[in-house]
Amino acid sequence: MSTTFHDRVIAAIRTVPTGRVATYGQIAGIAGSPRAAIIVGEILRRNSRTHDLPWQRIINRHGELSIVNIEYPAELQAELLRSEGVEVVKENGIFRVNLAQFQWKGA
DNA sequence: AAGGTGACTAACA
DNA sequence: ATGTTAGCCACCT
Repeated sequence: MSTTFHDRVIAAIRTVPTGRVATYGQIAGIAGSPRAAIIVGEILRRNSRTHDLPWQRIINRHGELSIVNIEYPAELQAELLRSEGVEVVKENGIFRVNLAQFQWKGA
């Protein structure tokens, strides 16, 4: 089967359970390329609207919501995460999640 | 077709 | 701690 990096990223994202978050690098690693974190962001930016992805669970390594997309603002992402039970705090205009507590530990 | 860019990260000065 | 450099792969001009 033709498993492209793109497909593996999509699959990896769907693996993240509700109420947990994962970092871009983490998803990239599961997909097979630990250094391709930025590609995960690219794929999400392009597919969160067309596919039915839990894009809100993917944040950066500092536990911050790095969304810049006007259609999917960090504010909305924060709301979605809170509705699944993830605590999100806002500091200096930056939304943050306590990774030590909410980051998903795959395997 | 080719080069620039990006919801990123790690390593190094 | 902040700034720079390199690496990753797909999408857009």
